Amino acid sequence: MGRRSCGYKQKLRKGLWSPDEDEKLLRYITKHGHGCWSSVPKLAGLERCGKSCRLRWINYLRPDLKRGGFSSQEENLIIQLQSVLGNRWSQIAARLPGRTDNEIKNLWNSSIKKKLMQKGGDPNTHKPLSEAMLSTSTCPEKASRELDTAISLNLKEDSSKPSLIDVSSCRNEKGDDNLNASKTSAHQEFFPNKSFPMNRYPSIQQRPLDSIACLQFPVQNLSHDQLKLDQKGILFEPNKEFNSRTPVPTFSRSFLSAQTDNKIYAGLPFHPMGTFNNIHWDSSNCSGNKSFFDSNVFSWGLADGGGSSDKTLQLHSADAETTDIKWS
DNA sequence: AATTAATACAACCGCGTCAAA
DNA sequence: GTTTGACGCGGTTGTATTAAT
Repeated sequence: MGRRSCGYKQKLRKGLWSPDEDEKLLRYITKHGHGCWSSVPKLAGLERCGKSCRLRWINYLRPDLKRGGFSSQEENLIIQLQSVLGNRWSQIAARLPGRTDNEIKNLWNSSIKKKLMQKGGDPNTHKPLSEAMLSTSTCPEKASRELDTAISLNLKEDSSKPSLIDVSSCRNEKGDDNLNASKTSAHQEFFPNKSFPMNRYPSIQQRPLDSIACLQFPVQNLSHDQLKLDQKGILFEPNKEFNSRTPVPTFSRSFLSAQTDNKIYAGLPFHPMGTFNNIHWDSSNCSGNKSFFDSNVFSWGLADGGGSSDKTLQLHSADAETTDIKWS
């Protein structure tokens, strides 16, 4: 039996909201707050379902909404975030104050997607179309899934140790977790800072990259050139685009950028073979924020849980202190 | 001026998750 | 442990507006 849509019991209004309805909802929520959404329509005198009221409030009536078109900075930020987070519009919206997930999703589908395609890029992979087609030719489903495997790590600003606020990973169509598969396929390789011989890296055509870790550094006064990403001692330049001749092809989707909210975002891929990525930074000029990055390097990777099914991601700081992160 | 196509925006729908019963 | 209802999310559809013919 299929799930009944909202408002099936009574004949409730659907479609566009009238100014009168907006007024009723606005007045009610301003005075009482929304509380339980399912009771809002009745209390506000509306013939709508709670779901519809919630949507109208979030997407249109909320006082903190920013009206008007998107700036080019906002568009660029959306493109960048989408490349890391995929179509997680609510997470993207959380980084754009005053914008809603619906608004961003609409912008993406109606405008940004087309712009990217006009420039010869693939909006799904953020790569040149020719390269994207090459990667999908061997496994057509993979490209569509690729962006669905991002991990978002947020480091607590007030913590003395790197720790986690939020980790989310997404599922493929079967509900499997790609990271889990990665972990079990190479769990014997998961040791912090372990070096792999270069020939262990698959070629770029095989494109083993299944996921990206996005680290958000709430570090003020830290510039690009103070934060360097490396792997096995190789330094990475921010925003560098890698190609098939790049010695370490797994970094084709890394990016590093400073955003307007005094945070630095570093997106690095997780290698399914279990490589570890290191981040070095120069904190000598950071005022007041040294505490949560006491040591100037940490690495992260998938933890070897002895083959257990527990999905754990571990952050390793240089002093070998480990922070466990679990995701559903 | 009328019609059609394209675009932008708003809202709906179905599903997953979570918590309470 | 199971069921149920509320909520939130992302995909999709509907509608209004604008541009082109």
